[in-house]
Amino acid sequence: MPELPEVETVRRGLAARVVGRRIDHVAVGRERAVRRTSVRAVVDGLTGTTILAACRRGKYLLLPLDSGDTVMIHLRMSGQLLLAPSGAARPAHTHVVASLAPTTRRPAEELWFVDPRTFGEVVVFDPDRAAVEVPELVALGIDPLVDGLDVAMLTRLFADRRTRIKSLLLDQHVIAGIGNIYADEILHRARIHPDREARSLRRPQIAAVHAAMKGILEDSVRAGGSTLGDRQYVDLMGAGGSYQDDHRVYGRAGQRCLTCARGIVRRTIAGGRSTHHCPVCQRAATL
DNA sequence: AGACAAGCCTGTACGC
DNA sequence: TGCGTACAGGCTTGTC
Repeated sequence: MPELPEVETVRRGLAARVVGRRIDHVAVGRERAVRRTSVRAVVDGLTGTTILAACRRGKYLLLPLDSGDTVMIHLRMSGQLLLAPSGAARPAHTHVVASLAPTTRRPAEELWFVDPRTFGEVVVFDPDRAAVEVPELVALGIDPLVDGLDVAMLTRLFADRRTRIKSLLLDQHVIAGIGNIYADEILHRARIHPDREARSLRRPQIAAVHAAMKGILEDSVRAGGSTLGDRQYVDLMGAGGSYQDDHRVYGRAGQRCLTCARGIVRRTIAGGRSTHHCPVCQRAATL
């Protein structure tokens, strides 16, 4: 599933190959992909514009256009952005196609938004109206990489929060970009039990969460993100990442902890989210 | 056939 | 009263 490192990998692909290019044609094959506004709004909002930059906040991709509007793309669970030669055969569930005019350095190409489960979406909005058109963007918490999250900020975010630390890491209004995979990996590296109340963490533990968060997210970006067996996440060129090979708890239920050799436990918490932890490295004794 | 996985929103219930 | 929190349900569909 695309979380911060995967979205960042896609962003880098866009920055290298798509920024600066003009969109000369747009087709929307499935209305649900543009449900926030309309087919017309997305087609008209993109056609004839040039993409000025590729930015990211949490799991949201943001592409400012020379028209003054910005494109917001969220991949949710199964969304992909793929760059392909003009006229290439499109995979099933290709919902939006933006044709990119050729440049002196690149041929005519197409940017595809592919999304089998259609939870993802594409929105073209006026940044001056962001609070109305994309309120979740305005309500987004701190991005650990973009905003330079430090221990003091994390301490403030955890203060007085009675929620379990894992739920807090998943709360996009608090910290933006962490999903189920990285929440489990971060807590294992920090040696914190997922059920710990956030407000109960002491300074060394907050520092450990901070270090694990930065370290794991940066390591994963360097590895091109995590591509699981379902290959739901691939980068702009269709290539998988390799950070799944470095997972120490996620998807390893019943296997041995790579740190202490004890068996990894999988349970479900709030909303049926699967949670993996090592009962030795992440002792519950001080819950 | 039916359960399941995912991110995120909404609605409801409860406790501080 | 109101807020923070937990949890269920909904959205969707390929895979087990």
